[in-house]
Amino acid sequence: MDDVTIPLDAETKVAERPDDHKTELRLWLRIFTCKMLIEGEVRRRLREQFDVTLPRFDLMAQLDRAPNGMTLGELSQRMMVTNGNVTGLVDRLAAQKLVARRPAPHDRRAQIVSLTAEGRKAFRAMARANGNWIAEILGDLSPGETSELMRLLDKAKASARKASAKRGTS
Amino acid sequence: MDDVTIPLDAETKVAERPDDHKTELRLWLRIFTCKMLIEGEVRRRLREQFDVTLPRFDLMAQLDRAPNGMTLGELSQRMMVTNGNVTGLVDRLAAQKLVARRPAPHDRRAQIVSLTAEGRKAFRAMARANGNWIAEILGDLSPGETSELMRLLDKAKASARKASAKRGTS
DNA sequence: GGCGATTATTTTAGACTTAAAATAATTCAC
DNA sequence: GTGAATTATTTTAAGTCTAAAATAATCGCC
Repeated sequence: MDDVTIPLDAETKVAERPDDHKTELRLWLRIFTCKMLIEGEVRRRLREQFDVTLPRFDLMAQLDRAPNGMTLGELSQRMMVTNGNVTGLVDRLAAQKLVARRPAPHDRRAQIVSLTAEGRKAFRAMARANGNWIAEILGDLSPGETSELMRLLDKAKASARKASAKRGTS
Repeated sequence: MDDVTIPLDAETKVAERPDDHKTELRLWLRIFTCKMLIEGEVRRRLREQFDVTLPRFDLMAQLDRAPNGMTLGELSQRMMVTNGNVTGLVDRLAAQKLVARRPAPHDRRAQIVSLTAEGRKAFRAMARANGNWIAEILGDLSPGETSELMRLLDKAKASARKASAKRGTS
Protein backbone atom coordinates (compact mmCIF):
# COMPACT_ATOMS: atom_id res chain seq x y z
CA MET A 1 0.00 0.00 0.00
CA ASP A 2 2.06 2.87 -1.20
CA ASP A 3 -0.33 5.31 -2.81
CA VAL A 4 -3.06 5.53 -0.23
CA THR A 5 -4.84 8.85 0.02
CA ILE A 6 -3.98 10.48 3.26
CA PRO A 7 -6.79 12.65 4.64
CA LEU A 8 -5.66 16.25 4.78
CA ASP A 9 -7.08 19.05 6.82
CA ALA A 10 -8.02 22.28 5.10
CA GLU A 11 -4.79 24.08 5.80
CA THR A 12 -2.62 21.31 4.45
CA LYS A 13 -4.77 21.08 1.36
CA VAL A 14 -4.29 24.78 0.78
CA ALA A 15 -0.55 24.59 1.24
CA GLU A 16 -0.18 21.74 -1.20
CA ARG A 17 -2.25 23.09 -4.06
CA PRO A 18 -1.17 26.68 -4.65
CA ASP A 19 -3.85 27.34 -7.27
CA ASP A 20 -6.21 30.26 -7.35
CA HIS A 21 -9.15 28.75 -5.45
CA LYS A 22 -11.68 30.09 -7.94
CA THR A 23 -14.48 27.81 -6.81
CA GLU A 24 -14.22 28.74 -3.15
CA LEU A 25 -13.97 32.41 -3.98
CA ARG A 26 -17.12 32.20 -6.08
CA LEU A 27 -18.93 30.45 -3.28
CA TRP A 28 -17.91 33.16 -0.86
CA LEU A 29 -19.03 35.82 -3.32
CA ARG A 30 -22.38 34.12 -3.67
CA ILE A 31 -22.95 33.99 0.07
CA PHE A 32 -22.07 37.66 0.19
CA THR A 33 -24.43 38.56 -2.63
CA CYS A 34 -27.35 36.68 -1.13
CA LYS A 35 -26.81 38.40 2.17
CA MET A 36 -26.67 41.82 0.56
CA LEU A 37 -29.79 41.29 -1.52
CA ILE A 38 -31.89 40.03 1.36
CA GLU A 39 -30.56 42.55 3.82
CA GLY A 40 -31.02 45.46 1.44
CA GLU A 41 -34.62 44.57 0.84
CA VAL A 42 -35.39 44.06 4.54
CA ARG A 43 -33.61 47.28 5.47
CA ARG A 44 -35.61 49.24 2.94
CA ARG A 45 -38.95 47.82 4.05
CA LEU A 46 -38.19 48.31 7.74
CA ARG A 47 -37.38 51.92 7.09
CA GLU A 48 -40.36 52.59 4.83
CA GLN A 49 -42.99 50.71 6.80
CA PHE A 50 -41.76 51.04 10.38
CA ASP A 51 -39.18 53.82 10.30
CA VAL A 52 -36.64 51.63 12.05
CA THR A 53 -33.11 50.61 11.15
CA LEU A 54 -32.06 47.00 10.66
CA PRO A 55 -29.48 46.93 13.48
CA ARG A 56 -32.09 48.19 15.94
CA PHE A 57 -34.54 45.58 14.74
CA ASP A 58 -31.89 42.89 15.13
CA LEU A 59 -31.11 43.96 18.65
CA MET A 60 -34.79 43.94 19.58
CA ALA A 61 -35.13 40.48 18.02
CA GLN A 62 -32.47 39.16 20.39
CA LEU A 63 -34.20 40.70 23.37
CA ASP A 64 -37.60 39.38 22.36
CA ARG A 65 -36.28 35.84 22.80
CA ALA A 66 -35.04 36.59 26.30
CA PRO A 67 -38.03 37.52 28.45
CA ASN A 68 -35.75 38.42 31.33
CA GLY A 69 -33.40 40.46 29.19
CA MET A 70 -29.71 39.94 28.71
CA THR A 71 -26.44 41.71 29.34
CA LEU A 72 -24.74 43.93 26.80
CA GLY A 73 -21.98 41.36 26.42
CA GLU A 74 -24.46 38.60 25.63
CA LEU A 75 -26.10 40.87 23.07
CA SER A 76 -22.82 41.65 21.37
CA GLN A 77 -21.92 37.95 21.18
CA ARG A 78 -25.25 36.95 19.71
CA MET A 79 -25.31 39.79 17.25
CA MET A 80 -21.68 39.10 16.35
CA VAL A 81 -20.69 42.74 16.69
CA THR A 82 -18.35 44.57 19.05
CA ASN A 83 -19.23 45.69 22.55
CA GLY A 84 -18.95 49.34 21.70
CA ASN A 85 -21.37 48.90 18.87
CA VAL A 86 -23.99 47.48 21.22
CA THR A 87 -23.46 50.28 23.72
CA GLY A 88 -24.41 52.80 21.06
CA LEU A 89 -27.39 50.85 19.76
CA VAL A 90 -28.78 50.39 23.24
CA ASP A 91 -28.26 54.08 23.95
CA ARG A 92 -30.35 55.02 20.92
CA LEU A 93 -33.05 52.43 21.56
CA ALA A 94 -33.25 53.49 25.20
CA ALA A 95 -33.67 57.11 24.10
CA GLN A 96 -36.69 55.92 22.11
CA LYS A 97 -37.99 54.06 25.19
CA LEU A 98 -37.97 50.78 23.29
CA VAL A 99 -35.50 49.09 25.63
CA ALA A 100 -34.45 49.70 29.23
CA ARG A 101 -31.28 49.09 31.20
CA ARG A 102 -31.20 47.82 34.76
CA PRO A 103 -28.31 46.78 36.96
CA ALA A 104 -27.54 43.07 37.10
CA PRO A 105 -27.99 41.49 40.52
CA HIS A 106 -24.74 40.21 42.07
CA ASP A 107 -22.52 41.94 39.48
CA ARG A 108 -22.16 45.65 39.53
CA ARG A 109 -20.15 45.65 36.30
CA ALA A 110 -23.00 44.31 34.19
CA GLN A 111 -26.29 45.72 33.07
CA ILE A 112 -29.31 43.85 31.84
CA VAL A 113 -31.17 45.21 28.85
CA SER A 114 -34.73 44.25 28.08
CA LEU A 115 -37.59 45.36 25.88
CA THR A 116 -40.06 47.79 27.38
CA ALA A 117 -43.76 47.01 26.96
CA GLU A 118 -43.80 49.53 24.16
CA GLY A 119 -40.71 48.00 22.61
CA ARG A 120 -42.15 44.52 22.72
CA LYS A 121 -45.36 45.64 21.09
CA ALA A 122 -43.51 47.50 18.35
CA PHE A 123 -41.19 44.56 17.78
CA ARG A 124 -43.97 42.02 17.46
CA ALA A 125 -45.61 43.97 14.66
CA MET A 126 -42.31 44.34 12.83
CA ALA A 127 -41.42 40.69 13.33
CA ARG A 128 -44.67 39.50 11.80
CA ALA A 129 -44.04 41.61 8.70
CA ASN A 130 -40.41 40.54 8.60
CA GLY A 131 -41.36 36.88 8.59
CA ASN A 132 -43.60 37.44 5.61
CA TRP A 133 -40.92 39.38 3.77
CA ILE A 134 -38.29 36.70 4.23
CA ALA A 135 -40.70 34.00 3.14
CA GLU A 136 -41.51 36.05 0.08
CA ILE A 137 -37.88 36.84 -0.71
CA LEU A 138 -36.83 33.19 -0.42
CA GLY A 139 -40.11 31.97 -1.85
CA ASP A 140 -38.74 30.32 -4.97
CA LEU A 141 -36.94 27.65 -2.99
CA SER A 142 -38.81 24.41 -2.41
CA PRO A 143 -38.96 22.99 1.13
CA GLY A 144 -36.44 20.37 0.08
CA GLU A 145 -34.05 22.93 -1.31
CA THR A 146 -34.45 25.06 1.78
CA SER A 147 -33.50 22.28 4.14
CA GLU A 148 -30.60 21.16 1.95
CA LEU A 149 -29.33 24.72 1.80
CA MET A 150 -29.65 24.94 5.55
CA ARG A 151 -27.65 21.75 6.02
CA LEU A 152 -24.85 22.88 3.71
CA LEU A 153 -24.66 26.33 5.25
CA ASP A 154 -24.42 24.70 8.62
CA LYS A 155 -21.38 22.83 7.40
CA ALA A 156 -19.90 26.01 5.98
CA LYS A 157 -20.55 27.70 9.30
CA ALA A 158 -18.78 24.95 11.21
CA SER A 159 -15.86 25.09 8.81
CA ALA A 160 -15.54 28.84 9.21
CA ARG A 161 -15.78 28.64 12.97
CA LYS A 162 -13.02 26.06 13.01
CA ALA A 163 -10.79 28.31 10.91
CA SER A 164 -11.39 31.29 13.19
CA ALA A 165 -10.85 29.28 16.32
CA LYS A 166 -7.50 27.92 15.19
CA ARG A 167 -5.95 31.26 15.96
CA GLY A 168 -6.22 31.19 19.77
CA THR A 169 -5.19 27.52 19.86
CA SER A 170 -1.47 27.10 19.29
CA MET B 1 -60.61 17.88 -12.26
CA ASP B 2 -61.63 19.96 -9.33
CA ASP B 3 -58.77 19.73 -6.85
CA VAL B 4 -55.81 20.41 -9.07
CA THR B 5 -52.92 22.21 -7.46
CA ILE B 6 -52.57 25.64 -8.88
CA PRO B 7 -48.99 26.89 -8.92
CA LEU B 8 -48.66 29.86 -6.65
CA ASP B 9 -45.98 32.49 -6.72
CA ALA B 10 -44.19 33.38 -3.53
CA GLU B 11 -46.36 36.30 -2.60
CA THR B 12 -49.58 34.34 -2.92
CA LYS B 13 -48.11 31.53 -0.88
CA VAL B 14 -47.26 33.99 1.86
CA ALA B 15 -50.68 35.55 1.86
CA GLU B 16 -52.40 32.19 2.16
CA ARG B 17 -50.34 30.71 4.98
CA PRO B 18 -50.11 33.29 7.72
CA ASP B 19 -47.77 31.20 9.86
CA ASP B 20 -44.52 32.30 11.38
CA HIS B 21 -42.13 31.25 8.58
CA LYS B 22 -39.68 29.76 11.04
CA THR B 23 -37.81 27.75 8.43
CA GLU B 24 -37.20 30.67 6.11
CA LEU B 25 -36.11 32.87 8.99
CA ARG B 26 -33.63 30.25 10.11
CA LEU B 27 -32.25 29.99 6.61
CA TRP B 28 -31.81 33.74 6.45
CA LEU B 29 -30.11 33.72 9.82
CA ARG B 30 -27.73 31.03 8.65
CA ILE B 31 -26.77 32.94 5.53
CA PHE B 32 -26.15 35.95 7.73
CA THR B 33 -24.02 34.00 10.20
CA CYS B 34 -21.88 32.44 7.48
CA LYS B 35 -21.27 35.82 5.96
CA MET B 36 -20.30 37.34 9.29
CA LEU B 37 -17.93 34.51 10.22
CA ILE B 38 -16.11 34.53 6.90
CA GLU B 39 -16.04 38.29 6.63
CA GLY B 40 -14.83 38.75 10.18
CA GLU B 41 -11.94 36.38 9.64
CA VAL B 42 -10.96 37.94 6.30
CA ARG B 43 -11.21 41.44 7.73
CA ARG B 44 -8.96 40.56 10.62
CA ARG B 45 -6.32 38.95 8.45
CA LEU B 46 -6.33 41.78 5.91
CA ARG B 47 -5.79 44.26 8.70
CA GLU B 48 -3.10 42.25 10.47
CA GLN B 49 -1.15 41.10 7.44
CA PHE B 50 -1.68 43.93 4.96
CA ASP B 51 -2.98 46.83 7.04
CA VAL B 52 -5.90 47.30 4.69
CA THR B 53 -9.65 47.36 5.27
CA LEU B 54 -12.05 44.93 3.65
CA PRO B 55 -14.06 47.56 1.73
CA ARG B 56 -10.87 48.91 0.19
CA PHE B 57 -9.79 45.40 -0.77
CA ASP B 58 -13.21 44.76 -2.32
CA LEU B 59 -13.03 47.91 -4.37
CA MET B 60 -9.57 47.05 -5.61
CA ALA B 61 -10.79 43.56 -6.51
CA GLN B 62 -13.42 45.07 -8.79
CA LEU B 63 -10.84 47.27 -10.46
CA ASP B 64 -8.40 44.42 -10.92
CA ARG B 65 -10.90 42.70 -13.18
CA ALA B 66 -11.29 45.79 -15.35
CA PRO B 67 -7.92 46.62 -16.91
CA ASN B 68 -9.30 49.85 -18.34
CA GLY B 69 -10.92 50.89 -15.10
CA MET B 70 -14.57 51.66 -14.50
CA THR B 71 -16.78 54.55 -13.48
CA LEU B 72 -17.79 55.24 -9.93
CA GLY B 73 -21.35 54.26 -10.78
CA GLU B 74 -20.27 50.91 -12.14
CA LEU B 75 -18.23 50.34 -9.00
CA SER B 76 -21.14 51.12 -6.74
CA GLN B 77 -23.39 48.73 -8.67
CA ARG B 78 -20.96 45.87 -8.57
CA MET B 79 -20.11 46.38 -4.94
CA MET B 80 -23.81 46.75 -4.14
CA VAL B 81 -23.28 49.88 -2.11
CA THR B 82 -24.39 53.48 -2.52
CA ASN B 83 -22.71 56.04 -4.74
CA GLY B 84 -21.67 58.19 -1.84
CA ASN B 85 -19.99 55.23 -0.24
CA VAL B 86 -17.83 54.67 -3.30
CA THR B 87 -16.91 58.34 -3.51
CA GLY B 88 -15.40 58.15 -0.04
CA LEU B 89 -13.61 54.86 -0.60
CA VAL B 90 -12.06 56.10 -3.84
CA ASP B 91 -11.01 59.31 -2.10
CA ARG B 92 -9.15 57.35 0.55
CA LEU B 93 -7.60 54.88 -1.88
CA ALA B 94 -6.54 57.72 -4.15
CA ALA B 95 -4.90 59.46 -1.19
CA GLN B 96 -2.86 56.27 -0.75
CA LYS B 97 -1.99 56.32 -4.47
CA LEU B 98 -3.52 52.87 -4.90
CA VAL B 99 -6.14 54.04 -7.42
CA ALA B 100 -6.41 57.01 -9.75
CA ARG B 101 -9.27 58.98 -11.24
CA ARG B 102 -9.35 60.26 -14.78
CA PRO B 103 -12.13 61.96 -16.74
CA ALA B 104 -14.26 59.73 -18.93
CA PRO B 105 -14.03 60.47 -22.66
CA HIS B 106 -17.30 61.74 -24.17
CA ASP B 107 -18.98 62.29 -20.78
CA ARG B 108 -17.82 65.07 -18.56
CA ARG B 109 -20.08 63.90 -15.74
CA ALA B 110 -18.29 60.62 -15.27
CA GLN B 111 -14.87 59.65 -14.01
CA ILE B 112 -13.01 56.45 -14.57
CA VAL B 113 -11.19 54.88 -11.67
CA SER B 114 -8.39 52.38 -12.12
CA LEU B 115 -5.63 50.75 -10.13
CA THR B 116 -2.25 52.41 -10.21
CA ALA B 117 0.78 50.20 -10.85
CA GLU B 118 1.43 50.30 -7.15
CA GLY B 119 -2.21 49.48 -6.42
CA ARG B 120 -2.21 46.54 -8.77
CA LYS B 121 0.94 45.11 -7.26
CA ALA B 122 -0.39 45.51 -3.72
CA PHE B 123 -3.71 43.98 -4.70
CA ARG B 124 -2.19 40.92 -6.34
CA ALA B 125 -0.31 40.02 -3.18
CA MET B 126 -3.42 40.44 -1.05
CA ALA B 127 -5.57 38.50 -3.51
CA ARG B 128 -3.27 35.50 -3.44
CA ALA B 129 -3.43 35.40 0.35
CA ASN B 130 -7.18 35.96 0.30
CA GLY B 131 -7.71 32.98 -2.00
CA ASN B 132 -5.83 30.76 0.39
CA TRP B 133 -7.78 32.05 3.38
CA ILE B 134 -11.15 31.45 1.77
CA ALA B 135 -10.12 27.97 0.69
CA GLU B 136 -9.01 27.29 4.23
CA ILE B 137 -12.13 28.76 5.82
CA LEU B 138 -14.45 26.76 3.56
CA GLY B 139 -12.13 23.79 3.53
CA ASP B 140 -14.43 21.30 5.22
CA LEU B 141 -16.83 21.27 2.30
CA SER B 142 -16.30 18.60 -0.33
CA PRO B 143 -16.22 19.65 -3.98
CA GLY B 144 -19.68 18.15 -4.39
CA GLU B 145 -21.06 20.05 -1.44
CA THR B 146 -19.45 23.24 -2.68
CA SER B 147 -21.09 23.04 -6.09
CA GLU B 148 -24.45 22.06 -4.63
CA LEU B 149 -24.26 24.98 -2.21
CA MET B 150 -23.38 27.24 -5.10
CA ARG B 151 -26.38 26.04 -7.09
CA LEU B 152 -28.81 26.54 -4.22
CA LEU B 153 -27.44 29.96 -3.35
CA ASP B 154 -27.85 30.91 -6.97
CA LYS B 155 -31.50 30.02 -6.71
CA ALA B 156 -31.82 32.00 -3.48
CA LYS B 157 -30.13 34.92 -5.19
CA ALA B 158 -32.54 34.81 -8.11
CA SER B 159 -35.49 34.59 -5.75
CA ALA B 160 -34.29 37.61 -3.79
CA ARG B 161 -33.65 39.60 -6.91
CA LYS B 162 -37.15 38.87 -8.11
CA ALA B 163 -38.61 40.05 -4.82
CA SER B 164 -36.61 43.29 -4.92
CA ALA B 165 -37.47 43.95 -8.53
CA LYS B 166 -41.20 43.58 -7.99
CA ARG B 167 -41.21 47.01 -6.45
CA GLY B 168 -40.47 49.08 -9.53
CA THR B 169 -42.83 46.96 -11.62
CA SER B 170 -46.46 47.63 -10.81
C1' DG C 1 -7.53 40.21 53.35
C1' DG C 2 -5.00 41.67 49.33
C1' DC C 3 -3.31 41.64 44.67
C1' DG C 4 -2.88 40.27 39.88
C1' DA C 5 -5.67 38.49 36.20
C1' DT C 6 -9.97 38.48 34.15
C1' DT C 7 -14.42 40.32 32.76
C1' DA C 8 -18.20 43.91 31.53
C1' DT C 9 -18.81 48.02 29.76
C1' DT C 10 -17.75 52.55 27.93
C1' DT C 11 -15.03 55.74 25.46
C1' DT C 12 -12.32 57.25 21.58
C1' DA C 13 -10.91 57.88 16.92
C1' DG C 14 -11.52 56.75 12.58
C1' DA C 15 -13.68 54.35 8.89
C1' DC C 16 -17.78 52.74 6.57
C1' DT C 17 -22.62 53.13 5.23
C1' DT C 18 -27.03 54.83 4.02
C1' DA C 19 -30.65 58.01 2.33
C1' DA C 20 -31.60 62.19 0.59
C1' DA C 21 -30.50 66.57 -1.33
C1' DA C 22 -27.53 69.20 -4.32
C1' DT C 23 -24.59 69.86 -8.60
C1' DA C 24 -23.49 69.32 -13.03
C1' DA C 25 -23.77 67.29 -17.54
C1' DT C 26 -26.30 64.59 -20.99
C1' DT C 27 -30.28 63.07 -23.58
C1' DC C 28 -34.57 63.28 -25.71
C1' DA C 29 -38.82 65.12 -27.35
C1' DC C 30 -40.45 68.67 -29.58
C1' DG D 1 -32.05 74.60 -30.51
C1' DT D 2 -34.71 74.62 -25.84
C1' DG D 3 -36.29 72.73 -21.87
C1' DA D 4 -37.71 68.78 -19.10
C1' DA D 5 -36.25 64.45 -17.63
C1' DT D 6 -32.49 61.55 -16.75
C1' DT D 7 -27.87 60.29 -15.26
C1' DA D 8 -23.15 60.61 -12.73
C1' DT D 9 -21.21 62.21 -8.96
C1' DT D 10 -20.67 64.69 -4.64
C1' DT D 11 -22.20 66.43 -0.38
C1' DT D 12 -24.60 66.21 3.98
C1' DA D 13 -26.37 64.36 8.21
C1' DA D 14 -27.03 60.67 10.88
C1' DG D 15 -26.23 56.16 12.04
C1' DT D 16 -23.40 51.89 12.26
C1' DC D 17 -19.12 49.56 13.00
C1' DT D 18 -14.43 48.35 14.41
C1' DA D 19 -10.17 48.20 17.15
C1' DA D 20 -7.92 49.71 20.92
C1' DA D 21 -7.53 52.04 25.23
C1' DA D 22 -9.65 53.24 29.54
C1' DT D 23 -12.79 52.25 33.70
C1' DA D 24 -14.58 49.69 36.95
C1' DA D 25 -15.82 45.54 39.28
C1' DT D 26 -15.17 40.60 40.14
C1' DC D 27 -12.53 36.40 40.76
C1' DG D 28 -8.88 33.38 42.19
C1' DC D 29 -5.09 32.41 44.62
C1' DC D 30 -2.18 32.85 48.38
